[in-house]
Amino acid sequence: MESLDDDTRTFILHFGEMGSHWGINRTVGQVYALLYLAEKPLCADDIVAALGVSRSNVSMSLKELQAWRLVKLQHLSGDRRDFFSTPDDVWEIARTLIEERRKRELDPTLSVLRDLMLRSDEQDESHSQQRIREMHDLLEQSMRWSDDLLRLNPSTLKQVIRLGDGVRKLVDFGNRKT
Amino acid sequence: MESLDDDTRTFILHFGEMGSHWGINRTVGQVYALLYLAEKPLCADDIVAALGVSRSNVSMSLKELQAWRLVKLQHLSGDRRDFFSTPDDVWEIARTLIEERRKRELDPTLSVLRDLMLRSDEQDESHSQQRIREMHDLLEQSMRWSDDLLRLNPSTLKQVIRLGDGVRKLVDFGNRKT
DNA sequence: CATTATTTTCAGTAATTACTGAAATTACGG
DNA sequence: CCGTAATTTCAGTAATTACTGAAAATAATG
Repeated sequence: MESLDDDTRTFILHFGEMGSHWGINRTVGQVYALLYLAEKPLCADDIVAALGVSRSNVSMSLKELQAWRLVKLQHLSGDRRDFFSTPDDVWEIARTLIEERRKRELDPTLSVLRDLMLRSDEQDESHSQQRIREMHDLLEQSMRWSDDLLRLNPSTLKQVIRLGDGVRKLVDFGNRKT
Repeated sequence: MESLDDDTRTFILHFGEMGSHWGINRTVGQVYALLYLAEKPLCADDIVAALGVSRSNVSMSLKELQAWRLVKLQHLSGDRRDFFSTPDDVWEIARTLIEERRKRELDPTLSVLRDLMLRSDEQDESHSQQRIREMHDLLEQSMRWSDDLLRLNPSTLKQVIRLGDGVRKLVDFGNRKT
């Protein structure tokens, strides 16, 4: 950690601390941050050297980051070690993050809500049944929407994001059309 | 917990378990779920009775949920106890959740990235400086966009979400116009 | 197929986070 | 103000999660 320059260290430490808010632990956050800034792919021992954590901790952290599809493994010619890096395009990174979070945070909930709705009585809907349906519909709608957005290619997505306030005008226009 | 009907219990237990993914603890998740389904506002002892956790735990959990603006405190006439409930409109709930998560997860990061960029050399941008700037720009853009979306009134927002795939067509149209 | 480099697993331990019960504080009603 | 109902705080403890070192597994090389 001492061998890193000030800005890099600040960045890495911040990602470690934010880890808790993001549902990952400190080391995982730091490993990701290090790889994100790295100019070239790093091997596990590079990470051990940079962060000063145990080799096994790095191994587990890399495994978790791979499960998140946030780092990719690659091999350098004439070297049998595994090297790791993050994708170059930050938009692609964001997309992966959103997809994976959805998978972990939203999908299981939607599945439970669906089950609960199946058991519910169509005719005489109780208050909690109604509440469950409202949450279900909201989640389903939001997910359909984010699916549509994520399906856009990066450059179209960038355009949508850049629209900003223009979204409002487009909606108004869309309404007038129907 | 035994006094609750099956579906309610399933719902509450699920929210307790999901808590870890969402950065809140089990009890906080359960308290929220209970209040979300409840027909009327509940007081702390109602929650203790329903969930079987300690009074102090309920107190702390309610405090956290209030900090998240996910439950509101109210008083019933002729009763000096505090009662709690969740907003009726699920879209309002979603908006609050997004705003609060942004505040906790994104704002601090954006602030660190801004600081790091200030120190950076405009002329001769190093690889990590460039990487930091890319992440900063992405976050800033996304936040501006979500701000714009959240500023829409609920019914317009619902329309945007319902647009779904139509977003693509609207963007195409927007492009043709400029 | 033996050697060596590399990665993974996992039991034990350290660190952190969640929860409780008791005591302190607040605030209402007489 | 006094008494009481209600809530909050907090020190201690329980439960969970993170991390390490050593041992096991995997895989490349001659």
